[in-house]
Amino acid sequence: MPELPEVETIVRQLQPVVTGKSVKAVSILWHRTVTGDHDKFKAALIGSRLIRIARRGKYICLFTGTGDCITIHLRMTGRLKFQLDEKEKNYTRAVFDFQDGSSLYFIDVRKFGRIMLWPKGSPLLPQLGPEPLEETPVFAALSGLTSIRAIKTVLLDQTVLAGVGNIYADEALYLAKIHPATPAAKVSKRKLKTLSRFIPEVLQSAIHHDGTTIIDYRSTGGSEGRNQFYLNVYGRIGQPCGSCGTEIQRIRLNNRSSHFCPKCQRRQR
DNA sequence: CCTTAGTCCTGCATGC
DNA sequence: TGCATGCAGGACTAAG
Repeated sequence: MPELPEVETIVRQLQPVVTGKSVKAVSILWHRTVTGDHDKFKAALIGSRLIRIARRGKYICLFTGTGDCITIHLRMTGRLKFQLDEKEKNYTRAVFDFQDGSSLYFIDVRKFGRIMLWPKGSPLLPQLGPEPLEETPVFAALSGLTSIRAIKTVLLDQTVLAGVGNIYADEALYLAKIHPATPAAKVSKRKLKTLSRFIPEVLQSAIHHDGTTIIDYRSTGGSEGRNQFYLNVYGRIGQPCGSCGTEIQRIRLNNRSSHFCPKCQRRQR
């Protein structure tokens, strides 16, 4: 599932290819893929030039020359590609045709991905917390917490930090030796500091490896990431912890799976 | 304020 | 082989 590093990888690949293209036509093949009024969506895009592409949290942001913004959230199985594989043809949900004859395809097996228009002047993604790629803003976001929610749940809350998902939350908690069910307010300042250092580290490292491919994630070029070979806990249930050899366990927290080492990440009382 | 359950979706693994 | 079941999960919503 694409989280921040996977989205960042896609944006970096799209940046030189998509910038400057003018939209000739837009096809919406699955109606719910585009949130809001389809006519307004098409009217804003058709005839406009894409002048900038950026990432915010797990969102891809495409800015038009007229000041509008299109955000794309890939959710679990979304892909953005200029070439379609045979298998992807049945799962294409939206197509952007450009004046130069090229087309950008939004492919999404499970139809959870969402594309929406943010008209010029409207605040963009106002609900999102700070970017988690540097220690200082991460520590600022985490150290002020008085919440009794599990620290893992807090890390997945996009209003606290924008872009951390299940894989990297588990990985950062492992490196910081914090049990995922620990109430956020009970994590010591010292451990929060450590966690604030590891969150940017696991994300930057994953970007360096072009993201993590478990099953579905593919970059715009169609290639898989390599970060799955560097994971310590995610998807490693029953395998030995690289530090102490204890079997990695999985628990369910707020209906999501959390992977951790029961010895290295002791539950606090 | 917080949690849980349900919703959206389909492919794939599992079990009988 | 075939059919039913459960699981994966990001963001959102309703109910308690």
